[in-house]
Parts: sequence; structure tokens; C-alpha cells
Amino acid sequence: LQKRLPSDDARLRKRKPGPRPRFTREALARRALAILDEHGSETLTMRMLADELGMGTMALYRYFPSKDALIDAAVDLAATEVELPAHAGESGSWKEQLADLARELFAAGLRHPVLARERFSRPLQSPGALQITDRAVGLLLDAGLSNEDAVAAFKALLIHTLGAVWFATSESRTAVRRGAAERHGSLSADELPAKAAVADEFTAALGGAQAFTLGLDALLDGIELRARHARRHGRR
Amino acid sequence: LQKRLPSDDARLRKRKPGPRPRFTREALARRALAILDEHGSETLTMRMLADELGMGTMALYRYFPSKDALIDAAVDLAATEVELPAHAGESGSWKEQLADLARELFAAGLRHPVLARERFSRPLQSPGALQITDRAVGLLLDAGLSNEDAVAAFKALLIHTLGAVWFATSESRTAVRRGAAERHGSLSADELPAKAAVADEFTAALGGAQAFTLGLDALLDGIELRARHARRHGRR
DNA sequence: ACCTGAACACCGTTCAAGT
DNA sequence: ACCTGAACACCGTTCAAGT
Repeated sequence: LQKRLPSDDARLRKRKPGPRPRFTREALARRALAILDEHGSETLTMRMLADELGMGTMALYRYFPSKDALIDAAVDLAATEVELPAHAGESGSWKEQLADLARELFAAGLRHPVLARERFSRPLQSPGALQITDRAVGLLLDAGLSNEDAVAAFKALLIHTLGAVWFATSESRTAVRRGAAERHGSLSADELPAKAAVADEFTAALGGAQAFTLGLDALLDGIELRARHARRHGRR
Repeated sequence: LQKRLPSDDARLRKRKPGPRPRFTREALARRALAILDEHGSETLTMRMLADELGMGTMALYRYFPSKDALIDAAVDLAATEVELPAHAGESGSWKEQLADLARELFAAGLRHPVLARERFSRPLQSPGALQITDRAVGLLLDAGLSNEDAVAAFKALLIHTLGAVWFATSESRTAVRRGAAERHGSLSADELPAKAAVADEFTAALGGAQAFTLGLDALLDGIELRARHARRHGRR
């Protein structure tokens, strides 16, 4: 948390003459993160970021080789906010600990939507992210899953948590969007009986966290079932 | 499937004099879909699409008001490829039918990655997509879930399926990417014991469908548990 | 060593003009 | 009615130049 990005140290150490940098990689990444969370990666512009920071556009390239690298750094920054749960055994069953971890990540995702949006498209290999992976896989192995199943279950949990963030944040932004209501209206209850029956619950759940909570419970219950089954049949 | 987009009919009906359109909305959307699936929405360019079709760039705007509308149409096209399972009762339990539906959507997603990538950011309200929703929600109500839970469970299943597509397709493209291997190597088994233990399974699972399969089974098992519980306690 | 401004090769889209 | 080309207001990034 608040950890300095790796290259800052190197940068500060090897300066000798001349003016020193007026910014740090972290300061730039943090400002970019705020913009990314609020407006998305398409809206973030090198020119606008530079303006906000009161520097020339090209000065940014002294800290990051490309816009892509800048986004990477911003995403890593968001990932370091996820707190790892206490050590195994200290705070409940593997199930409770995994649920805590997922909830922690979900909350971080709501604070930083860019985390979910970009994690799907770029490998997230920051130390913080790797520690989350390690902790989660460890808990799944504790539960009694095989190596193969532990990896798959970890991915399923990650997919669910980040996907839920994506849904929650994109629905709350685009809920009242172009034409959606009209098209809804034009489709009768005859054609879509089930959807008509739950229409109220559908709109009530827009942007909510119910899908995350229910899905997480269901996933963990299902994983537990599988772990019990594996243990009983001596798969491990 | 292969259904003509709504405005084509209107367009064809009301022509009277002059040259007739040389293309259809569907033809353009289909070509765009191919590019979107292969290269993503950032690479798709109005200029390049027009070139491939042998038309001037601005002619595209006679069929779609914007690039965004074009992408919408392409995504809808992909969504119509998802076959609905046979009617309730005809082909097994609600669980099997939901699993079929999810697998169907997953397969369509692998064929058309853009489906997952864009569904998260834009509401998908095409008739085909709405029918999928209706069928899935209906099955969940059959299972005995409350309206509220059925909506949440549907979303969880959708999140899992589309998220798994995203993971599978983005991992297979970026698996061997910049620096990931090195950073992996620099982190010792001391710091990340669990991840080191399953390293082989991790790389073996890259881009694979195991996470989807395991997650789907677990989710459905968990949902069944909840439905049984709800029924036993007269929640419905 | 650090920062800048002009310039390059792109975008999506507007608009006036061609047939 | 359908299509086009030039032009506008943007991008990310290169490069030569300033201090």
C-alpha cells in the first residue's frame, strides 16, 4: 500500500547533475488512475493528463514509454489496495477466508473500476496481484482440491469477482441508456413471460451487488461439494 | 439466425427512384464482426472497413450513424448465433438445461470474442439476447428460486460465462507476453509457495476452458442448494 | 538531465458537392 | 437517393531543439 513503484528508486539514485525530475512515476500513475476510474481508458488522453498536472505533453514520456505502460502502472496501483486476509487458520475456514478475499477485491474494484476492465485484457503480474493469487490458491489446496482444480477454481472466483465489478459499474453508468426502455416495452409478456414476471427485480438490481453475493456463495458451496467429493474418493 | 436486421426491410420498401443501395446493414455488420473478433474494437477502423468492402469511407454512414452503432449491430449478429435449448421438460432438468444454455453461449463467445468484450460495456437488448435471458430466468424460477434470487443467479451465470470467454480469449492471445515469464522467475517459492506448487497446472490451463467448466458446475450446484433451501422454508 | 513545440500519421465525423 | 473528397478536431508518438 502506497508502495513506491520500482523504478522510482533507481531514478532517484542515479541522478547527478542538472534539474531533478519534478514528478514521480507514482504521482503520474495515481492521477491517471483517478481519470481512468471516472471516465475509462478511452477518455484518458496524454494531452489532458499533462494539462491537469501542469506539464508539457511530452514530459510524460520521460516517466512512461507509452500510454499503455502508464495504464499498467495505474492498474497495479489499484491492485495494491487489496488487503490480504490474515494468515490461514487465524480467521475462520478456507471458505470464509476466500469469501473475505473476494469481497475485498470486489470492494477495491468498485473503487477502481479500471481494475476489472483492464485486468481482463492485460496480465496483471504486480507483486500485490501475485500475492492474492498465491493466497487464494493456497486456501483452495487446503480445502482439498487437486492442483488442477485449485487453479480452475481460483480462475472461476477471479472471473466472477471481476466480472461482477464490471457489471455493477457499467450498469450504473449506462442504466438509462438510449432506447433500452422502449425496446423493453415493445416486447410483450407473451413472448418473454419469465422476464416480464421478474421485471421489477431486474430494474431494482441494476448496478447492485446481489449477483456478486449470490454467485460467490453459490460458487463456494459448489467448490466445497467438489472438495468433499475429491477427499472422499482419495483423489489427493 | 441469419435474420435480417430490422431496418433492412424498411430501407428496401421505401426506395423509389435513383440507384439502389449496393450493400445491406447486415453485410456491413457481418464484415465488421469478423474484424472485431480477430482484432478487437480498437483496431476496427471506418476507413479500413470501407476499403475492404470497396466503398468510400463515408458511405458507411449511410447504413450506420456511427461506429458505435455499427459495433452494436455486429454484437447483435453474434448473439443470434446462440441456439436456445429445447423447451422446458423436453431435455432434462433445469440444471442440465441451464448448463446447455451456458455452454452454448460460451461456445458462441469463443467464436466471437467481441460478444464478451462488448456485452460488458453496452446493454445487449437484441431480441435474441432477450430470449436467452427469458429462458434462463424461467428455468431458475422453475428451480424454485424467488424472483430476486432468480435475477441475481441469472446475472451470476452470465458474468461467469462471458468472463470465462474473456479470460480464455485474452489469455490465448497474450499468454507469452512481455516480461511475464521473467517476473514469474524472480519470485521465489518462499514468497509464493502455493503458486509455485501449482505452476505447471497454471500454465497448462492458459486459455483453456477448465475454469469455465468447473465454475459452471460449482455455480449450478450452489444454486441448487439455495433453491432446495428456499423451497424447504416455504420462501415461495 | 529534463522538458518543450512542431510535426507525422493516424482517428471519427461534418459538410458541401457530385451523379 | 446514394456516394464521394476535402476538411475539422482530435489522437499517440517521433524528433530536433531548447535550458
